Amino acid sequence: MLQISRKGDYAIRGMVYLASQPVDKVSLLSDIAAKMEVPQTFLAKIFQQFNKSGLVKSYRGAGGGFKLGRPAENISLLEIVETVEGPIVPNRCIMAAGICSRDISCTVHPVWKEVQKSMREILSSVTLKHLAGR
Amino acid sequence: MLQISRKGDYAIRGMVYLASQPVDKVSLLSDIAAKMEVPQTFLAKIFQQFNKSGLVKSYRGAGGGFKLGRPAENISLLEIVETVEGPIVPNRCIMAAGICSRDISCTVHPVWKEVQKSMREILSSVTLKHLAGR
DNA sequence: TTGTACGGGACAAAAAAGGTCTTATTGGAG
DNA sequence: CTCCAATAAGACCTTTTTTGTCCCGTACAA
Ligand code: SF4
Ligand code: SF4
Repeated sequence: MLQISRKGDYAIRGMVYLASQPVDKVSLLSDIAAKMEVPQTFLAKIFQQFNKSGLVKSYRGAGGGFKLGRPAENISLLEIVETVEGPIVPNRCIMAAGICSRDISCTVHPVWKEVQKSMREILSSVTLKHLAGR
Repeated sequence: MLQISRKGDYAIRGMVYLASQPVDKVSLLSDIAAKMEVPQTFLAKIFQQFNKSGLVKSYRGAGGGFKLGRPAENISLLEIVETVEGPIVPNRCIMAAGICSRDISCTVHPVWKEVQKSMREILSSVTLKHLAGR
């Protein structure tokens, strides 16, 4: 449908929340989920991914929670989206050469490449710093 | 998944085929499907939509088939895609105000608006004339 | 050692994608 | 006027993806 999934949107919401907290503050998942209106168990899964990729750092046990893995200005929207949704590819044939047998001669192929480039440029130019409501 | 569906890609293939034929030539669905490597019955559905929207003109019975409903230079990729996939909306909240209750204060919302604008600009600037293999 | 909070995996309902099948309808040619 | 060619329309179907939930394990602090 050429549209981001809820997972992607929820992921961004969660990260924006963390970015809007005091630096190094550890936030409870339940707080993040409530404030950003995201199903908590779903967000848990998303943050597990982020923890593995290093985008967030998690702490278990009492007093545990999540905080950003890096300064907000070093985390782009593109990285968040691609971590949960996979690479931004507006059409199958952009993923890799040969996936569509027609790609070599196809006149439409370059257009999708341009769309991809443009999207990546926009998303990579926006960081959590920009998004954190002040 | 932020990706065009096969339906959308097939739709484009079919239209590019028509655009690369002599003007006013009526092409058989079976020929289009074979040449462009698209499941014929699926393409039939797509072209029915196009016929209703006026993007193609169909002729039934012996000697029937399809041709473009307008000159190739007046049909953009954007129009083709939006006819089969619906409006280009990179996130739900772009469809209409109020779909996401957070849209008014959301700092991410404007970014998706920009993504939408950029995609629509690229796709509307490409016409079937540009895509028809010479 | 107990309660809190995240980690990981299995599970599942609902929606969307990707087609197929059958039965009209229409129009041309004999 | 009758057959055949070709699209129209709609019902139907299967597979994949999305959108979550549940349960149990593990870590950690008081
Ligand atoms: S745009 Fe061209 S190359 Fe890409 S999937 Fe479609 S036909 Fe293949
Ligand atoms: S980007 Fe903001 S407004 Fe749009 S759906 Fe996400 S939270 Fe809502």
